[in-house]
Amino acid sequence: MLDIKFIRENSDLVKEAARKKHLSFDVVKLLEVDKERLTLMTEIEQMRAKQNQVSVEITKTQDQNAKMVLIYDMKLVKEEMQKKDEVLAKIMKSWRELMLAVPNIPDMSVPEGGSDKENVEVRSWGQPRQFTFEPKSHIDLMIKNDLVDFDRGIKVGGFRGYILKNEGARMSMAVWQFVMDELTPKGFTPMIVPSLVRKEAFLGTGYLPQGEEDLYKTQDGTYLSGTAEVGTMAYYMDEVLKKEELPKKMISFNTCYRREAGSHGKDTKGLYRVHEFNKVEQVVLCEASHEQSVKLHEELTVNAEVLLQALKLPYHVVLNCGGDLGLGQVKKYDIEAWIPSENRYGETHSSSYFHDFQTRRLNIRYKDQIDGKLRFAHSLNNTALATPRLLISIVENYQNEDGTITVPEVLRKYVGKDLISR
RNA sequence: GGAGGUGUGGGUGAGUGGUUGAAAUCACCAGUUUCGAAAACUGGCAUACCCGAAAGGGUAUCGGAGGUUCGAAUCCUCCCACCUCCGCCA
Repeated sequence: MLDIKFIRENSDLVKEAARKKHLSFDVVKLLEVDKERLTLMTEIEQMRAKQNQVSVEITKTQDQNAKMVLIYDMKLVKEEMQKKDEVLAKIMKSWRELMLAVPNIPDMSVPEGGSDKENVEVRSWGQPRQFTFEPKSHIDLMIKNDLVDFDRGIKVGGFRGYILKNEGARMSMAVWQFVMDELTPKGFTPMIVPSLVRKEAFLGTGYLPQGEEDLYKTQDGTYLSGTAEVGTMAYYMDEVLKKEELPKKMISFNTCYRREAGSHGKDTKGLYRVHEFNKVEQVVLCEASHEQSVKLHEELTVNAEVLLQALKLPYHVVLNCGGDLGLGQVKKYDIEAWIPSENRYGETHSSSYFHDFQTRRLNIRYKDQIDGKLRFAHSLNNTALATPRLLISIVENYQNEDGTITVPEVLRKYVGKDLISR
């Protein structure tokens, strides 16, 4: 959500943001509704002021007749006010809906483009391995080594189901441990947050109302989150933080659920696109400064890169174009790790910042000691590591000609062996 | 699942229909005092929106949403959270 005052004064920026993000949003309509809202609010407030004033008079009036006259007058005022209130309620509903749909302003550096095809590579690390044999896909490799069972996964869990086994399970847990060990010394607080989360948190982070169809909803009105960002951001919902404690850095683990509603035919085989997976997410709240946001955004991105470098997985970083940005995102990098069997990079990380878009919705503020004012914090997040998707890159890049898989050096102490062979 | 209770400002907590945005107190901030500090004393101390150049004025907010009333923290309905007891269960 943006400040309505900002929108009033910068409607051209909002209009431009919608264009760049390829969203249809009618800012003129919002401003019209806003004007109606203000006019009506002023009228109602004036009537209420009158009512409050007469209310005091009524208590002071000793003469019963005079009192009855005042009460009768106020009865009329009340009726008129009720009519106006009804109209205002309708206007407010429409105003709120529009406000929730206002896109955040993308950064100047965000390239033009409609979809991920137009994202721009900003750097790459490592050389894709030159195989002396035809590399197998993660599906073949993992089935051969009994690291995954898709048939029973589907029997148990339905479409896109999978069950990790043996070192498939061990390697998943290994990377979670590895990430926690790497990032905790960098000032991140490790957390395990709920996946089952209340609606407010989804509205606050911007996943609702627009993304309803991508979420699993329970009969209790709660939703299953597709990222720990939701539960972690909601941790500080409606709170006032101290400026000294910023930035707050967290790495949260949880199980993520995604309906993948818009991608039924896509990536139906393997572990690339699944309904249920596990992820460690970096989430940061910082003071309301663009410079801080930018600095931390780069930092979060590099944190993830360092992890991939430690795993010796080739990757590149792409700057997402306008059309590939979410409603609230100002700027986003995707990190994509190399997938040998497909001869392409596949998205494993997504790093973005939001300015106060989320914190305004979630009401997360801090007190600035200098001027004593309350300000909405800025928020950012980036994947640290997601499994099983990252296992694709690991097993494919570390495969040997005989179908065995070498365990990445940094994971050996967690997995308990150097080579997966079965 | 059943029965009962509670929800007031940063904390504790008073307030059961009328100048109550809300007593008191603690915390906090500023000042007086002091070499400095403590203590004491004095003063200040909510947020959002609207009007206004400002000073200032107005409206709303006592878990949330509705309702009754000229008027609601106070009465009614629904919802949420927490607590206690019983039942059930890991």
